[in-house]
Amino acid sequence: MSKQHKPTESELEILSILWDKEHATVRDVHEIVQQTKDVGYTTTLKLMQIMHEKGLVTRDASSKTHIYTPSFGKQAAQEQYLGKMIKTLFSGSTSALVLQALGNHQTTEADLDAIKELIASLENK
Amino acid sequence: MSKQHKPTESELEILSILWDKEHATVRDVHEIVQQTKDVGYTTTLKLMQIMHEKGLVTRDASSKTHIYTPSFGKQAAQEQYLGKMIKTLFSGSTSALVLQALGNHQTTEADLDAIKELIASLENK
DNA sequence: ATGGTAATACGATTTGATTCGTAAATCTAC
DNA sequence: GTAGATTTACGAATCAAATCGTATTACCAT
Repeated sequence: MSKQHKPTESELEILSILWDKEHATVRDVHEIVQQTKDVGYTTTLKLMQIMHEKGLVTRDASSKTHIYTPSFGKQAAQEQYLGKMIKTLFSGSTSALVLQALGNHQTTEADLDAIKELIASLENK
Repeated sequence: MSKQHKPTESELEILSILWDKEHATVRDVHEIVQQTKDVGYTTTLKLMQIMHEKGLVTRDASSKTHIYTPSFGKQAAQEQYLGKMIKTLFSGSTSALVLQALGNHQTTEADLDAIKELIASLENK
């Protein structure tokens, strides 16, 4: 997510779809967007065109129906948003965020095991 | 954060300041905002007036200089944003977020201890 | 009580996001 | 190759956020 342009709410929704599918056409994306929001096809198209201008996605325009691909991974976005959230809402404290997350959202036994394992490996350094 | 109006980026910045100080005047807030952004006093004033209209803050207007107070706590906002982020960026997986947070941001030994303790108490139920 | 200072109120402008209508281009099937 | 359908391109309208200028109001010191 090296880019200067931060995705908007709607753009993030589209990015999520693209991350899920690796790459997709406007129609592919629109079909999924429509399950949630009631917007026209050209609206989705325009959004994706703007995202292309901003560099949020790349596209293959060799055939008539263009194919869009996100220009950075989900992981990069997670990292960016998480970092910002820790900074602005949790006063820079990662552990405060983790405690809040674990305390208020349910997790399975396996989830907790995975977290314990990571902690152990962090402590071993 | 029971409200229907979600704070915007700038509003969140102001809320952070108010959470820090419990309550504050426009000038108090503006002085801090100015350390980051170069905006005029009336801009900050207007923003806080709008936040008042939206119900994001309450204010004591008994003296000329109004005193603003956030109408919900930092914790409520943390909870709301965290939940949304887990849902939209982490496919609903709390543990994915926790792993990402712990993996990419540094934490102290004491932080990890606190987290381990919480996990232990979660497992005891 | 008057002049100066600081605050609020209000409205206008700018900017960006979102939405969609319409036109042009391209493809497909016959 | 022509009709119909699908896609992209473009531009305009709408809406909300953010910014600031100006006017008004309240306060304070003298």
